[in-house]
Amino acid sequence: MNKAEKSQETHGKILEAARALFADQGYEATGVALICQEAGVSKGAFYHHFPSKQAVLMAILDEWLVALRPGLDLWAGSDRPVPETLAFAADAAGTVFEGDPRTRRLLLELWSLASRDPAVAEAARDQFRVYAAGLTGLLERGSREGSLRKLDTEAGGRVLVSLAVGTLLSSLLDPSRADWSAVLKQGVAMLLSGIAQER
Amino acid sequence: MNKAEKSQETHGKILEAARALFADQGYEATGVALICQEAGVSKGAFYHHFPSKQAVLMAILDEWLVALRPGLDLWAGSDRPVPETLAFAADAAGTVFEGDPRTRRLLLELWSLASRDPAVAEAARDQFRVYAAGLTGLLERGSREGSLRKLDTEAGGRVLVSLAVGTLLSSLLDPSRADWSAVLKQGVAMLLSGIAQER
DNA sequence: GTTATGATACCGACCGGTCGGTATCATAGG
DNA sequence: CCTATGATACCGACCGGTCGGTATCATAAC
Repeated sequence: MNKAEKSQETHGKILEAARALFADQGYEATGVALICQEAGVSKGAFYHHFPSKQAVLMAILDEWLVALRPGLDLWAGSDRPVPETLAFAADAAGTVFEGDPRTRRLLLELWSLASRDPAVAEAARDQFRVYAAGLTGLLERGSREGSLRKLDTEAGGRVLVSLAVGTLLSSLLDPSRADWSAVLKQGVAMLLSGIAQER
Repeated sequence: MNKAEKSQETHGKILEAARALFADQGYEATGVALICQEAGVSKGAFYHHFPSKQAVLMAILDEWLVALRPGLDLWAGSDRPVPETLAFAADAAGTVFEGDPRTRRLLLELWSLASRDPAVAEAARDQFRVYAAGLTGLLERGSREGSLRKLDTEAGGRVLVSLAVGTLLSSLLDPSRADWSAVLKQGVAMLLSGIAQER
C-alpha cells in the first residue's frame, strides 16, 4: 500500500470511529483517546490528521451537508403541484424519525454547541439555510403557479423548517408519547388547508 | 438573623449564582467551584444544600415550570374566540425572542442534556406536556365552539409546540437573519388560514 | 439563668481521574 | 538521507465530589 493511501485510510478510520462514538455518547462525552482506540490509531496520528477534536466534528458536519443536497433536490426540483410536493416532503422527512435516534441526538447536541461556538454555529446555520431556501423556492413556485395563496415565502420557508426541527426536538424528549412522524405530516397538512373554520 | 433563615439565604445564593453562570457559560462549562465562588459560599456548603451539581439544575428547572403556569393560564383560560386567542398566544410567545438569549441557550443545552439523561428528560418533558396539553385544550374548545374545523387536537397541540420550539431553535442558530418572533406569528397565522389556494 | 448536648450549617483541603493537547522519538517510503 | 507518518510518554489544568473537622444555635436539664 502506498504511503499516501495509508495516510488517507488512517484519516478515514478516525472519522468513522468519531462518527460512531459521537452518535453513541455525544461529542463532549467522547474523549480523543477513545476515538483513537476505536480507530486503532495512536493519539499522535490523530493530531497529525486533525488539529483538534472539534475539527473532526466539523469534518463530519461537512460530510452531512454534502450528503444532504441530493435528497433536497429530489423535492426542490419536483414538478408536481406544490401542495402535493410539500406533503411528500413531509412524508420523506418523517422517515428521519424512524431512523437512528443517535443521529438525532447528536444533531441536538450540535445545535447546543452551535449556540456557544461561532465556528460550529456557522456550519449548523448553513444546513438550516439550505433547507429554508429550498422550501422558500418551492413556496414561490406554488405562489406563481397559483396552487398557493400569496404569502411571505421567506417566512414560510422558515416556518416549515422550524416546524420540522421542532418536531424532531419533541421526538427526542418524548419518544414514546406519540408518532412524531405523523405529527409532522399533520402539521404540514394543517398548514396547507388551515384549521380555522371559514365563516 | 435566624439560623434557618441564614441557611435558606445560602440556598438561594447558590441557586442565583448557578442560574447566572449556567446561562452565561452553559451547564457543562460551569464548575461547582465557580458557582461557590460567585455565591460567596464554600464547596462544603454547596454539597450540604445540594446532593450534586445536576440537582441544582433540576431545582432551577422546577422554578421555571412553576413560573410558567400563570402565563399559560392567561390564554388557556381566555374566553375570546380561539383563533384570536391563538394569535395572541403567538404574540406573547414572541416576546421570548426579544428576551435574554442566554436563557434560550440554556434551554437548548438542557434539551441536549435531556436527550442523554433520563432525569433531566423527565423535567423537560413535563414542560413540553404542560404546553401541549394547554394548546390541545384550546383547540378542543375551538372545535366545540365551531371556530375551528374538526381536527386531531392532540396532534394539533404538538404541532403548535413544535413550531414554537423549532422557531426558538432557529432563532438561536441564526439570530441576525430574521425577525423570528414575526416568523412565529406568521406561522400561526398560516396555520389558521391555510396556505393552499382553494379550487 | 446557666450550662450540657446534639443537630444543623458550613469550611476548604484534598481525592482519583479525565481531559485535550504536546514533545519526542522511531521508522518506513520515496 | 530526509521527510511524512505515526507511536508513546507525558503535561498541566480542571473536574465533581468527599471528608474530617469546626462554628453556631436551639433545646432542655438542672
